[in-house]
Amino acid sequence: MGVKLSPILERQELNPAELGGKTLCVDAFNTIYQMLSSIRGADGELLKDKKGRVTSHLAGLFWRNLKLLKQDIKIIYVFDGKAPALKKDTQKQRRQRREEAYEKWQKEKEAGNLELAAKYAKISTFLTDEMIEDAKVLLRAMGIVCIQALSEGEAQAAFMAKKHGFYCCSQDYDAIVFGAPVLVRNLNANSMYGIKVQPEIIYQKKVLEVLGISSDDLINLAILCGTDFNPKGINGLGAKKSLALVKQYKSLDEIFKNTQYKWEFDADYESIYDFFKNPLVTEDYDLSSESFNRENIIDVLCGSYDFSRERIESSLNKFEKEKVTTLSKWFG
DNA sequence: CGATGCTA
DNA sequence: TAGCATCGG
Repeated sequence: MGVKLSPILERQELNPAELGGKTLCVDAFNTIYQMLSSIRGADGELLKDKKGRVTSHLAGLFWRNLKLLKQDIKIIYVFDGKAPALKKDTQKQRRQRREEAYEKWQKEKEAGNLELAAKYAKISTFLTDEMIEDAKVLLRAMGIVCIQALSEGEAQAAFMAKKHGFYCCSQDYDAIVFGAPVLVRNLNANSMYGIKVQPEIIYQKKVLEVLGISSDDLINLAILCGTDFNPKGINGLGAKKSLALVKQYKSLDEIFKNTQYKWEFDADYESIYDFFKNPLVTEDYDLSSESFNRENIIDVLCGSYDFSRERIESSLNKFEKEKVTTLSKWFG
């Protein structure tokens, strides 16, 4: 969500060191998808083990989480459950886009046009059950909690964030609309191609204050600008006009009755509003973690997925040497 | 993406 | 050794 919404959301620059001691609720699908999209060879091919299982996301998760754990950040990955029926259209469109991109990728690869091939390869990214299960095995070996959402992971993450004071972490803005108090974005400040992407932190309270709206208005605003359930938003409406409308009218119903703007999606807007207002979440989750297990991690990555023992062990050694512990921060 | 290697 | 290139699995 959020191309249109993005420019009006108040945010602050974040120094990741400020997250020490905090717990991050990470949207697992969002993270894994991005890793699968970007961790690829020159021709766009994913990293794979000898058995042909995809390992790109395992590489990404290992080094990303090691970096966060080193800074004494606690991490919880929240996995999507069953996609809501409201999302069916969006999913169908995304699948079609992926399949088209896959064909173009293969075609450009055969033609020897690697750069274009890699571009289409990224777009063709999809997650399989096996990738998800393999990710959980690694995360658990790293002592990271994995939570299974009933429906949208963002909704579950926002619920837990409210309840326990966790921060949500995702590139999408959904968590803020679901009511997460704090959203962290661009935590991975990569400086690829010279463009430094600054980590940022978004406080829901601050967003509402600056825009002068309620959390219910924010749901309406998001729907007008476009969500996963109505991807392109409303024709003719950008962030500014949408904001004016949610301030002038109290419901989407009134907006569509009193203005020329048209609702052009299969899913109806009341259902989308309800989904954000009262999302399907579970209170039956277990936050206890297994401990970070060096031998277990090496077993999983090197024993099972053919990662280089040398690289993994050297990273683990560096991690153990550099880890910021709560104790040393208090006394050292 | 993030680590590692290479170059000036 | 900083900055770019390219491995990695």
